[in-house]
Amino acid sequence: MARFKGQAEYSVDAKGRTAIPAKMRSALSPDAQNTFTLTKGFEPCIYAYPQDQWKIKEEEYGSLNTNSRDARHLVRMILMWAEEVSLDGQGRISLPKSLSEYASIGDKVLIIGAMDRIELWDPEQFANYLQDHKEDQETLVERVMGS
Amino acid sequence: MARFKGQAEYSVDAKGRTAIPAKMRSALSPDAQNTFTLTKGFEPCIYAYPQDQWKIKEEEYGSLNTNSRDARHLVRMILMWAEEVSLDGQGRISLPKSLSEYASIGDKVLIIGAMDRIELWDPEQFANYLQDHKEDQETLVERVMGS
DNA sequence: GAGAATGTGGGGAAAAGTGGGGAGATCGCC
DNA sequence: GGCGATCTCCCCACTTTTCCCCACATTCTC
Repeated sequence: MARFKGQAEYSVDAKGRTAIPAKMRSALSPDAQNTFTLTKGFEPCIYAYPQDQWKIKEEEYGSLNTNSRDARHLVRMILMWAEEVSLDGQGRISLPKSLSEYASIGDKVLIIGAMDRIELWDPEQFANYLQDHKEDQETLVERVMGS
Repeated sequence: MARFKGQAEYSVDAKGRTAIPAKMRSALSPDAQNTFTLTKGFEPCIYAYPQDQWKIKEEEYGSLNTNSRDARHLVRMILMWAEEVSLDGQGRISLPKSLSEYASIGDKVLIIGAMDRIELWDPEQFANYLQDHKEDQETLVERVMGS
């Protein structure tokens, strides 16, 4: 499985394209075929899953019972935001309008590696997010991982 | 199996035709022969199943017990709205009047990929639907998929 | 410091989306 | 049964968007 880490601030050009850091590109498994599926994050950002990783998620959604109202709603809410994008010859992807609007992304993106996915943030939104979650890291570690 | 995802707002022309997004068209299996079966959604929208997928649904309905009053009624309700349509040379389908009336579709449609089917919504109806179901997504995921 | 790799910008061909005309089939009416 | 109106398809034409390729500046590496 790809393990993304690190952060970088890149620009988004007039055509809505942004480069993926070379380090993250080289962390991609060949199975991903240089393709990501972008989707709406729980936070105000875009999640980018490499194709191989996304396939696993998709299987899960596909196995839900479509006769259940909740399941239909969930699938709708998640898949309507999902878009498949591939790297161009320059290692860039283009961001769908619906998603960059959701994440308030303008002409700059903050790209963050988060294990099995990459997150794309508007730098300002990310600063806000940090502001709202400035709990001491040590306390957090204890709360989440302290057995 | 075809795996539809993403959303797009398209127009419906004076003849009641609407294009199917190229991305969804290319997700069609050859077995579907560029043909969909449209039917009434459980929500106020039109479901479009690719032909191969619809065949499976039909099997399901066919295997229901015809001695049950409920089952007979269910089959009747579902099949009476089903209508087969094919893509024209431009990748469009034409929407039967009965269905577009049911879904209140005017000159714009919101097309949503939902796994094995495509959903056609009137944009306004969809906004209402969201309004009525704005449960937090994280909670929903937990409820439906939480182990 | 030279060469390679990385990030950024833009032009142009190809594809996608939209609208409309016209031939053929279907239906109703005279 | 004949005729006209309506509807359905198929085809053509135009506009917009997307994608692919080329080019350049900057950074990194050796």
